[in-house]
Amino acid sequence: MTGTRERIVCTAARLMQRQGYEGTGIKLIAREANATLGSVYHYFPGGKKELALAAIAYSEREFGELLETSLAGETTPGAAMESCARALADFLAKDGWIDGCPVTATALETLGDDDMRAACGRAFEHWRGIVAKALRTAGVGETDAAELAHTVIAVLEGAELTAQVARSPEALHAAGRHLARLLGTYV
Amino acid sequence: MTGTRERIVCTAARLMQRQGYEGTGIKLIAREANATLGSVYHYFPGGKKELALAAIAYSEREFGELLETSLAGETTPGAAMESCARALADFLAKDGWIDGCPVTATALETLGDDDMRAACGRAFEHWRGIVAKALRTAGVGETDAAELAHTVIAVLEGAELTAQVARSPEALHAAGRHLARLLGTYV
DNA sequence: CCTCCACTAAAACGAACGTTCTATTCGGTG
DNA sequence: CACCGAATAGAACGTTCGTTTTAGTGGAGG
Repeated sequence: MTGTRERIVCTAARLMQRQGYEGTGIKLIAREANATLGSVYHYFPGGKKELALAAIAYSEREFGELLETSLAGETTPGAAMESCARALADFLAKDGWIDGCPVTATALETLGDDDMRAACGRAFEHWRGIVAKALRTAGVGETDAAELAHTVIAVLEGAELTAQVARSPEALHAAGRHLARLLGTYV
Repeated sequence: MTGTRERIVCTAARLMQRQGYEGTGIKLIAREANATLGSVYHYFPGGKKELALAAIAYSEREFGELLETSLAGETTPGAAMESCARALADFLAKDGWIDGCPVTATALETLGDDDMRAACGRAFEHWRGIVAKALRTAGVGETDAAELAHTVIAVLEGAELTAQVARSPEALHAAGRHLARLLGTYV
């Protein structure tokens, strides 16, 4: 069986992407992860915040890999972003539109906490870096690539959010199509 | 002086856009609004949820007016969205990047509550309707307009979020520029 | 065999939550 | 003046929160 610590982090990420940071209790995380409160505080002496930071880092890696996979599987960044949006739509539909992006869900509640805000910021920055690099290798100039990366991540996050609220993939499909079109005007 | 009820709703919206739904306590809302707990429960017998629904409706109207103003002040929808993004960036910078969109902040925490999710969904739909109508009057076809409206709202929401987290207007400026470019390929 | 340490387990704490309750104030109407 | 409902005020309730504390387990090393 996979380690207890990993199970706790994974469960925390899953719950936080459904109900945010404040809405997710430590006791619930422990119960859902088949761990005890003692185990949680053993692995995360810093308490809820340390666990949340680990969950954010975990999710950062996870979505980063989806981005890389999408980019590796298509010939142009535009097509890659379209397939990425489709993957997100499928993922959301699979579990009834409740499992979204934990970074987004957490970010808005914790803007007052500098550590948390910084961790979420790093996640977004990491993802933008992946997109920007792919755009540069596709021939887009340095400045344009960095700027486009901002919009790519923003529209994916925004579309995921509105798709969740509407319980419909429309927003993500539109986002994918328009990203492909927009990026197409640069390469 | 403006009415107590209105002051409570406005304060609730302001606090919810900073710390979300779960993170904002009813007692804090009362204190910040210079009202008492008794007054809050007098005007909102349904408790926190009824107040939150009123706050969402309030914010829906507020951002809707910003959209209409932007569209009325520019000749093309693309330019309007660019100026709208700029307005959002100025608004965010004004108070230290903490006052974002309460609908976005609330939506992700309350996906499990059908009333709340529906209220947030209505807000997004309302805003999309405004954008779609402007696009149609600018000559964009019915289907394209509806689809573009999805992306316009998604990218504005996403860019506002990432701008808040990064404490920088970059994401919103990029969003405005790219929206203008994207919409420019349709009209 | 004993000890140490990583880990599990659960009880208990104070604080804060949303809510309910009782009292009081106040302006208008009989 | 008496009275009533709207509105204000805040104490108090039960619950849940994050955290701390204490106790117990099981396996590896001297």
